[in-house]
Amino acid sequence: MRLSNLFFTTLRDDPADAEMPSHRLLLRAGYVRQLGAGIYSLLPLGFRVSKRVEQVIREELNAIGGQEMEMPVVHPADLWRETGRYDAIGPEMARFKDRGDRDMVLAMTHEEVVADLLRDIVRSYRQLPMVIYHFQTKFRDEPRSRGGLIRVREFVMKDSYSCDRDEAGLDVNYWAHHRAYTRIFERLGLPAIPVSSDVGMMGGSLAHEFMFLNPAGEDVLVLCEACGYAANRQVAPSTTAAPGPEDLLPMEEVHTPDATTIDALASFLGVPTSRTAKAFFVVAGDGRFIVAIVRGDHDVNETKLVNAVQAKGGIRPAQVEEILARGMQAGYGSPIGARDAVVVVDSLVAQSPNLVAGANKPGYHILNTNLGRDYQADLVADISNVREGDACPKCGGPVILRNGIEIGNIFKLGTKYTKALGAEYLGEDGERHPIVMGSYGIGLGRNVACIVEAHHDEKGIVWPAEVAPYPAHLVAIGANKDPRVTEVAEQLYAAAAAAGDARQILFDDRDDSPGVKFTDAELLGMPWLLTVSPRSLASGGVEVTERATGARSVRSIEHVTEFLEGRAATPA
RNA sequence: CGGGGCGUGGCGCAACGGUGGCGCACGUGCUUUGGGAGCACGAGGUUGUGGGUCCGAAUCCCACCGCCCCGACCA
Repeated sequence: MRLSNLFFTTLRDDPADAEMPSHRLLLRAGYVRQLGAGIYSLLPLGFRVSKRVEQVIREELNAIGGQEMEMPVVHPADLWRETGRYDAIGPEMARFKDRGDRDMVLAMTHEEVVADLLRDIVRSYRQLPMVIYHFQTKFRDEPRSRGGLIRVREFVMKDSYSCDRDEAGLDVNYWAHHRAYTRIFERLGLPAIPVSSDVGMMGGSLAHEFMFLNPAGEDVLVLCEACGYAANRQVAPSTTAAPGPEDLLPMEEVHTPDATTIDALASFLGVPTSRTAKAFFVVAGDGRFIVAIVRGDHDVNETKLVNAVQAKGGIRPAQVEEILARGMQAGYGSPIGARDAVVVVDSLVAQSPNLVAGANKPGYHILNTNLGRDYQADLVADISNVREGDACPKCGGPVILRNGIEIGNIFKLGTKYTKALGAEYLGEDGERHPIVMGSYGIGLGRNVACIVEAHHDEKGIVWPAEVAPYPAHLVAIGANKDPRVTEVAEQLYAAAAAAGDARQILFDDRDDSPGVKFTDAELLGMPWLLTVSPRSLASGGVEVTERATGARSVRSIEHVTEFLEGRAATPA
């Protein structure tokens, strides 16, 4: 591709809205353009990268027996009503009516369609197991997009679905995907950490997320450097040791003016925060009022809380009036005297005697409160966040917390969707059984962005060879001084073009100064820069620069041609 | 949805009550070709939209729209 003809432009200045390196560089180098909040076009360069990422995924999924297909973006709402998700999912699903006034949705994912196909096609156990996948656009009307391509509303995702006779079969496919993902991210140049994760809206019994560590990541990971333990904080068990037994002391109300925070309370009373209890008020989507109690030195993990109370439709913070109506007082709250509220007590609180808790009246707390004696719990569960330095649940060593971006996930769905839609097969035993499903996703654009996050320097992008839009970037310098420059450059370009689309290279044939060409070449980030100039010709051929290292050498035209034609791994 | 910020040419910015400029990019010509070249000429804006205040609004006020950041939310 000749740069004089490529649909792109580079920007000298950073776009004001781009903060993450990947966002900044992909915009500046002309790979993507934004159309609206969380909606992007892929320009030819970006599209080529995306296609290369797609090909890596395709190869690895084919290698575990995946069959590629394609499912629609627009679905009849009735299909989603059958699984209950039409009502369960909120405004993030885009809904509209077609001309016949039928309710339609834009696909957020494709479990329903898969299960619908299964009930249509699968009759016998002999047709199982199998894995199908596709690359398809999803639309999720996220409340907030962010970070360039990291979190968008419209995106292409590879999603695969395993279909098995039983749990044992699902287990096999689940781990086959786990291994395939490991290979995919390795080939993409993405250091990925598989972590145990929450099953979220997908439902299911087991899930892993493949995480790319990045400060902009929206998930917090609990990692143990000693033993390799890795989990999303949403599922990492809290391990804080319970204090030793103590005699239960009598409750005593104390005046604690302006002590509306745990820190203020602890310093006012001169006690450690671990001797206090914190009340957290939320309302579940089903209307239940929940008061969650954790120790003052901990925070509530909302995902754990949602799971503990099985809150359909999630939770939202409670309003002050709602808290008062239940006999409690924000800032001085506790379950003591609470009414019409589901009391959820963190396991650690249940084991910590004589805690300071709110008196449910302004300016007062109560010393020596104890679960069971002074208030009752509807539920005792681990609902608190793991903290940096807490004991690893596996080996006991200190854990660290890191932010991560989810670049892939795998879910054991089980029979949730196939049961709802009646996707069954006739088993060897002559009985009907629901098909057992797994679902596995990788977002293409997010992966492209993460590759840039992992592979760039101050000058621009540094594509790993596996995903670079073109293997090399050819620059001709000083053509006016020596006609052989153009001649040789054209010869190299033609040799690459003749070797097929995958070998095609970028050729900067623009009438620009050397500085512009070199700067753009570095910004665009092809693995190899090939410079033809009077100087290079005088020293024997073509100057070859490796983008990643900056290492330069001069190689013969013949040698470089071997690379361009795919007969040598590198031109260096 | 809460908090904050920003909307001025393709990009980055200035002008902050008195007829909208600058840099880069863009077009033409000449010069220039190993690190974002030089000179000359030129094109490009109903200052996000609507209302209001004022003799006069890019500028002040209100509403709306859009975008970004933090939070809420989130396979």
